[in-house]
Amino acid sequence: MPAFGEVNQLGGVFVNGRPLPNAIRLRIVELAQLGIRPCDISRQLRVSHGCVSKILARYNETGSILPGAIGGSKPRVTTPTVVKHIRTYKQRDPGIFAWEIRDRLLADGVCDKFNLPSVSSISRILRNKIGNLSQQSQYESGKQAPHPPPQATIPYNHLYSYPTSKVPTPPGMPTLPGHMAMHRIWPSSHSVTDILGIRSITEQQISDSPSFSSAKLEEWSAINRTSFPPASSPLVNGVDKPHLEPEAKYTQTPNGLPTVNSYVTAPSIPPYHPPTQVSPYMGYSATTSAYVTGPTWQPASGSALSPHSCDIATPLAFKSMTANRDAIHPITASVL
DNA sequence: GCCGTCACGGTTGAG
DNA sequence: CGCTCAACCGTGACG
Repeated sequence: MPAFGEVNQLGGVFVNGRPLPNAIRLRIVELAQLGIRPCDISRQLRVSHGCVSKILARYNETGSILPGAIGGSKPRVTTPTVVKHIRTYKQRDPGIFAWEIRDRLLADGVCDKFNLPSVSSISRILRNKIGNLSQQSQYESGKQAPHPPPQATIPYNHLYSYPTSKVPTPPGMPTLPGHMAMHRIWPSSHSVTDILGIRSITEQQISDSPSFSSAKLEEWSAINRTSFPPASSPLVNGVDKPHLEPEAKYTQTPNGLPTVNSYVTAPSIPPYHPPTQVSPYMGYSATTSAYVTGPTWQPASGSALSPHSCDIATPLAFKSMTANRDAIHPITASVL
């Protein structure tokens, strides 16, 4: 693990193997929506054009600026529940073919197209688990005891519908064009303040406003394998932690509390840094605006960016926003 | 000069 | 607890 970021050809700092900070990603999309050309965005934010292209392409496709889920393994489709059903089918009809079992799993709603085991998987189950019936109950009880999944199939469907379906439109949420969807997900996409506000907004919405949280969380958790299985604290496991990296990672408070300050490393807040480690993103992790208004780059047209390029986050603004999140909605509207 | 694409070297995290 | 491996990352180069 590199302790320090690297510098690309444009002078931008990046950490090899790690996603760009959400602030930068968001800025890329914002600038694109303002009509700035990708090549100019690339120069301005000092992000390779390949990366800009990728982020914009993804955004246009999925409506999300967030990076994909890194690491981990796909949950197995051969859950105990599935195995149990396969066994039942086999017991009822010993001559049943694997493909017939597959069809029945689908027909009976045990699986859907996203977590349906392959024929070869079913064959393997038949061979290894069903073939010796004396071992099944042992498997079942043993595997399920530690963390009994409330509904074995649901999390899989929930999670893995995302990569295969282009636009992760949650139920009840109308499919929107990319630029519209953006603002459904990110209540205000205008500044670092807004970016930072997302955390608190989401946190609070989860607890007190189902209508707002469901849509956003669905998408956020959907792209994160780490949210599986459903944890007692979906915020920490499914939304907050992965997407706050690397900012949160390097500015975590010593006691590990997910405080606002652990995320907000706005210029006027001295962020906590481990004594021996400095965030490679320190230069811009929470100061996108400084990035934007840096002295080395001037917009070619000299006009398009001015309205939004200087809204540097202040702790006060952020705090007040967390207390009164409704105040951000007009800002959102002004973007459109 | 711009942009889409891809090899590359890297990180991550479930199993 | 360390390993494996398949997912993802951004860069840089190519066409």
